[in-house]
Formats: sequence, structure tokens, C-alpha cells
Amino acid sequence: MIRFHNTLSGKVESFEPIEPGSVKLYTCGPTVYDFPHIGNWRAYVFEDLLKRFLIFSGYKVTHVMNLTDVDDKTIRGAGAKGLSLEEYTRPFIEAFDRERDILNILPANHYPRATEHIREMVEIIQILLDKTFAYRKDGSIYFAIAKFPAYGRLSKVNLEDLRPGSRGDADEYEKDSVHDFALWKAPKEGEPVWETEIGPGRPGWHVECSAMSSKYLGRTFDIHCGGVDNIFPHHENEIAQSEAANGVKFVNYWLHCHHLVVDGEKMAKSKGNFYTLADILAKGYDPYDVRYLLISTHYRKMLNFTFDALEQAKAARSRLGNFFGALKDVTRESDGIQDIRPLVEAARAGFVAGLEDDLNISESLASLFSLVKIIYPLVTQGAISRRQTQPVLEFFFSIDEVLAIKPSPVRSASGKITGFSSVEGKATAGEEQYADVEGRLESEIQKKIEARQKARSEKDFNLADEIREELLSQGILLEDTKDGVRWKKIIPPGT
RNA sequence: GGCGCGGUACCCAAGCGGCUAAGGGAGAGGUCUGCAAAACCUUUAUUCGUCGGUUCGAGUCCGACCCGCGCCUCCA
Repeated sequence: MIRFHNTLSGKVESFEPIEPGSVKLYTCGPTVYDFPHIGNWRAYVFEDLLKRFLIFSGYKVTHVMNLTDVDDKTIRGAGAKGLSLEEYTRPFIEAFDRERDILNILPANHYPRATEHIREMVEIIQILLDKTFAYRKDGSIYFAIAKFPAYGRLSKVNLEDLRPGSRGDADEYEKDSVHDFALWKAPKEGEPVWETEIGPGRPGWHVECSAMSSKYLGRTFDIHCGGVDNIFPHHENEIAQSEAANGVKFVNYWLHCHHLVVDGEKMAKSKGNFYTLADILAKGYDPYDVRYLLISTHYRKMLNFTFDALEQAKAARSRLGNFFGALKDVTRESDGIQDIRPLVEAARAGFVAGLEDDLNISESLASLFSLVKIIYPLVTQGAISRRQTQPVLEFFFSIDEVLAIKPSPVRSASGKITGFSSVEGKATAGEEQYADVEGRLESEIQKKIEARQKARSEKDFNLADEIREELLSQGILLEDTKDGVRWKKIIPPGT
């Protein structure tokens, strides 16, 4: 039984989808006015873990993520550059797609854009006007929070306790109540305008999620995710709009991930602790190590991003990769005494139990590493047969469908691929692609390795070390084992 | 001011009423190795922010307090 912490109740609840066996998932996507930063990716990677685990658990997941391409920031940015919204947002959307793939995040089924769903938004606003949840004022349309008594249920906010808004458009528009929010904004100088049945203007932010989620997932759906900062007011407003318009419950489970901070402080360009994924990859880090780091802290806990933590993530993932490679190198034919299957089953049970408990990734990783701790010595001592490694390898492959962290590449001296990973900061699709890209270089590397082996046998260790250094500088790390030389591709030091 | 999160070893981080407080990283010593690397063994919390309380028994529940952090109208 899967359990999730539901922001709505503030408790961990058993998860039961509306339709058995299938899950309708909506996750708040990026506002495409800039390149996504590492904090954004924390949220999207969490959502990917959630989605992958649901799929792993046998659910069919329909996932929708919106792209906010019309709001104050995109309008301002496009205006400053004299571009259309479409032109202005395109590179940011492309960057989002590219980096999502690099982080091995599964694409959603739909990426609806706000600008392409004006009609759906207008429909909702019209209904809200008809039902008198919304009112007009100076060409704009606002949601009257006073008409929706359940307002504040998600965020546990009392409107009386709120500080009067010091930001936003509070001064520019006249509203009945300061807390009322804009569904539709009157035309303004320099802003895009849509001519619609409810009048000219452009949509407010919140209404797009209500419109697009119901279009693709239905009026009531299972899970809605976002960052904690979205709880109020964004998600609160979505609930108000959708439930007022549709008269049915909007979302059953709200899952919110906590923020990422850098060196203990909120990321801000002014503080100089602001990182995009590209910034980090440019320092020579493997995107899968970044993914591991982002995934390995429980989603409801604040994640403190530091380069030290990234190094730790890299080391941990590297251990998994080394183990994975060692497993694939086992050649022994006769079975060892140790019965492997019960160990694997225990690890699998622990792994699943952890994730079922509100995505307790720590417990899952602990059970994974505990298995490694038992099996690895057996592998290095040659106490396990090739056949016996199969359940372990299968376990690795199956849980990597959830973690998607791809163990590091390790190759035996024969040149056969025993693992796979990213190369030069680019994610690879899998073993075949990796083999294709690297196949050409392999004979070269083999020759060097053979030359070094010759030097070693002649006790010419200076030459041997020289060759090892040379390969290392090319990103090839050599390891001498009992069974011969093994090499793995790493990101070369000093890049 | 309101709402909320967190303080567990050198670092990260589970555990949330009861066996000797998971797991990862780092450090130290050792085994193996020409040397490295990898791996393995040993080692690093009589103690879980502080002080009280409840209990046969508490990081785990209750109260107070001390720190750190987030949100409070368009930031994941």
C-alpha cells in the first residue's frame, strides 16, 4: 500500500486512485522566462521519482505539466527584447526539454501552454461569472474569495491573518477585497491582448492550471504536485476556481516538495549562489550525480545543495557503479554456497517499503546499499557464480527504472561494456548508443592497455604509470584486478 | 504577527514508544597491489538542540525554551 503526505489533510494517507490501476498526475511546470535553475530541477526530479515509482508499482500514469508562457515575466522579457511571446519563450522551452532529458526525467504526456488554452480559460471564467464567484472591475475579472468558504483549507491560511499584500498589482487594480485574485486582466499598454467573449485582455496566472488540468485529466484527478511556495496562493486559488466552477472536488492528493537552498541560503542571483544545471555540468559533474543528489533527500525536507554534497553523491553513485561493473565481470561457472535470492528479495522488499512510505528514499537507498555490502565481498572473493549474479543484476535494472541514476561505466579488459552512463555531460540513451559512440575508440584504448601490461611485465613501471596517466587525462581510469585490467570512463580530472 | 519545516556522529541522512541508534560520504589503521585504483576488515554517537514532564521504558509522546530556515499574491 502506497502512502503519501497530503498537504490537504496535513497527514500521510493511503493512496487510492479514482480509477484503479491508473493515476492522473498534474505537476506545475516552469514559467518559461529564463533558464531553469537547480531548485526547479529539484521539484521536477522529485515528481519524476514519484511518477516512476507509480509506474513501477503497476499504475498507468497520465502526466500533464503546464508551460506558463504568458505572465508578467514573460511579457516583460519579450517586451524588452521586442520579441513575440512565442519567440521569447522558445529557447527556454527548448532548454527545459534538453535538460529534462539530461536529468533522465520521463517526459509528460502533455505539455500544454497557457497561450494555447485561452479558450478553455475563458470558459471557466465565464462559468465563474455566471455563478457569481467572479466579478468585473475596470475591465478585469476577479475571483471573489468571500464567496468560497473553503478558501484557505489547503494552506491553512486565515485571510485575516495575512499581511496586506505589498507586492503585485494590488495598487494598480481596484478589487473588492485585497485577497481577491485576477482571473482576467484588462488590456494594458505593451501587453498582449486576446479578444474573447468575456472581453479583451489576458489571463491571470492561476486560471491556466485549472483550465488545462481539467481538459487533460478531468475535473477531479488524483495527484497535483508543485513546490511548497505554490501552496499559497497558487494552488489555493486553483482549488477555488475549479471547485467553484465545477462543483466537484478538484484534487485528491496534493504533494509539495520543499525548497532547495544553496549553502544554507535561498538561491538568489544577488547572493551569487544561483545555479542552473548547465552551470554545474560546466564544472565537470555528471548529470546522473546531480540527479542522485536531488533524489536522495526526502522531498519534504529542505535540500541543502553544496558542492561537497555533490561530491558525496558522486562517491555514493560511483560505489553502485563499481559494484554493477564487478557483477557483470563475474565469470565463475560453479555456484557458490551463499544463497543469493533471499538477499535480493529482502533488499527489494526494503526498497519498495521505503518508497511506499511517502517516498522514503533514504530507507530505499539503505536497503540497496545493504545488499551491495553483502554481495560485493562475495563478488571480489570469487564466491559467486555468473548465474548467481543474475537476480542481483535484474534487481539493479528494475530499481533503476525508479531511480534512473545509471551506474557508472566499467569495462573489463576485453573491452566489453559492463556498465553505462553519461559521457561528457550528455546523457546517453543506453548501452547501444554508448557502444556506438565509443566503439571506435576502443581499439586505441586496448592497445595502450596492452602496452602498459607489457611494460609492467618487464617491470618498467615508469612507462606503465605514464600510460596510465595518459589514459586518465583522457577520462579512462585503469584498475588492475586479479582477473586483469579493467577500465572505466570517467569525466577527466580538471575539466 | 500568521502558517509551516528542521536541529541525530566530522559531513549528508533514516529511525518517531521497547532488540547492541539504518545507510552513504569523509578521516584513521590494516589486508591486497610494483605503485595506484577498486574491494575487504577494524575504527568514528552510552547518545539524538536545551530544560522539565508522562511512562516499567522516549531522538521517538507532552510542555517550555534556544537556534536555523521557508511561505504570507503570480518564485519549484
